[in-house]
Amino acid sequence: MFEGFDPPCAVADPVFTAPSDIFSRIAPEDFADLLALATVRHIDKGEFVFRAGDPGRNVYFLRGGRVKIYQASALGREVILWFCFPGEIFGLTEVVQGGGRVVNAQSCERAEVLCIARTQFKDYLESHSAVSFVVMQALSCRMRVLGDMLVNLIDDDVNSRIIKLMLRLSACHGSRVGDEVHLNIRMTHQEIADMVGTARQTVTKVLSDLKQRGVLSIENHRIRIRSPELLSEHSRTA
Amino acid sequence: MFEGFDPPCAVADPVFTAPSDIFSRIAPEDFADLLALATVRHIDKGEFVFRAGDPGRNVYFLRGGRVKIYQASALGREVILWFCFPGEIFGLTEVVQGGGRVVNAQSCERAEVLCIARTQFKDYLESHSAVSFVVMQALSCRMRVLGDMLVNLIDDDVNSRIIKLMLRLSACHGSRVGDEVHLNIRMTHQEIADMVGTARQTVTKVLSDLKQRGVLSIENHRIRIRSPELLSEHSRTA
DNA sequence: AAAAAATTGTCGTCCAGGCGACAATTTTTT
DNA sequence: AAAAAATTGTCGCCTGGACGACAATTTTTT
Repeated sequence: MFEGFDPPCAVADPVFTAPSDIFSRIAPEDFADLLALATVRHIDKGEFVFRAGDPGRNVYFLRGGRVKIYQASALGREVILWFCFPGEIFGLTEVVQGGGRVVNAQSCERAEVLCIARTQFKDYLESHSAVSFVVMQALSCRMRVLGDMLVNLIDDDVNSRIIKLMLRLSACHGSRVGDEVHLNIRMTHQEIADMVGTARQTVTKVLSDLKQRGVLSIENHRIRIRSPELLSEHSRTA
Repeated sequence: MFEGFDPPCAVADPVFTAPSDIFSRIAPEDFADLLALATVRHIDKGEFVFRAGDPGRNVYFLRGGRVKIYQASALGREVILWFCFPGEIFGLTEVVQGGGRVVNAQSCERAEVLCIARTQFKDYLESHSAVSFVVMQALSCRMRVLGDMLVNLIDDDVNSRIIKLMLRLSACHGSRVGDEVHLNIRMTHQEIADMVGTARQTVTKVLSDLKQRGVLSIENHRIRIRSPELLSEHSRTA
């Protein structure tokens, strides 16, 4: 057990690594044991898996769809910490930590989640130390991303922040089409704004500008990057 | 094992909870086993425990002193993610994740650390699942703090950010003296600036202003908060 | 297909706060 | 104790980008 100390996400730049797909990283028998504890729940678009303030009795695994994890700020702004994609665990922090939920988990499209009671999950981890380790990796991975977002926020102007966001997302959720990289995530300008901490209008402006310059195009809310190299050249801090 | 699902830090506001003191949360025998694996190392003020780019073969526990964990931005700015205090673990993320260090760990004052090879620590965790859980709690705790910092950064003006920083720090590292709370951390304006993502001059200005208004005083780099309640009233987003 | 709702595009105004430039003070080194 | 280095205090200028206000377009609902 506990073999394999390799980087969990096979991406060029480890900095852009996203929280990893747990399912693909644990042994089939461990997965089977996990499934045995789980209840399946379907979540409609826009529905919440949980909200800030809820007690937080469960841990979730996403099987399909996309879930937005965000914190609501005092002024009503949404700060999106990350998107969860299939295979990822979420709602872990509060469960491990105790206390109520501090973030909101809202689905962006119809989603399916595995739902496991925290006490059961705790016992499960105790008897599956390899999974414990994978979970730690996932947590670490997210910490890195948060740290990175923090640095971005402090260091970069809006233009660079948006560009880096796209590069980061494309590392895990982009597909190459010739020279181009297509992001297969539908995002509104507002959502992008909430991820980089800026105003919606500014996102519109920056994006139009990048389109103008031929660095990217947008096809029904899906961003297509002409060339990642070219794109990254347009950020102030390469 | 794995009992106790209570909040790890006994603080009024869980949001201001800092990464927890591991030592105090594990059983004495687990601690003894840990010690057996460790090498003690002394770090002078200003010296690095590790730097970004280093391979990252060890996990560290701080026994005494204070260590600053920060990321250097592209423009040479330091972004301080957190301070480590005695009892805390650090350098875990990269070790769990694989790949080199992404952050710098520099001691702020003479420090003593326990140093454990990652492979040994991995094995140790496997056979001490209670500790695994505590480590997860510590990671979760830090994630919360980072998430919080992110929201602060996006939502609050500099004045509120500084105030919230002080309140956050005072929750774990302040001592009550009558009505006052004294922060027992020596910090320069530059360090504060690096923690809230602003310019040093702005910190000077904000702090002078708060002194003027009698909300706090500073005694050789140590901040004394006249009254936390009063202080928090001076932030825009209460 | 029409109506309602959400998203995108475009301007112009305005100000928080970054940053350079020093001077004054405090701390550290020699 | 003197010199060097670090930290704090103060100003003023200048700009990135927030935000309000609409219009245009696209998507969703009925």
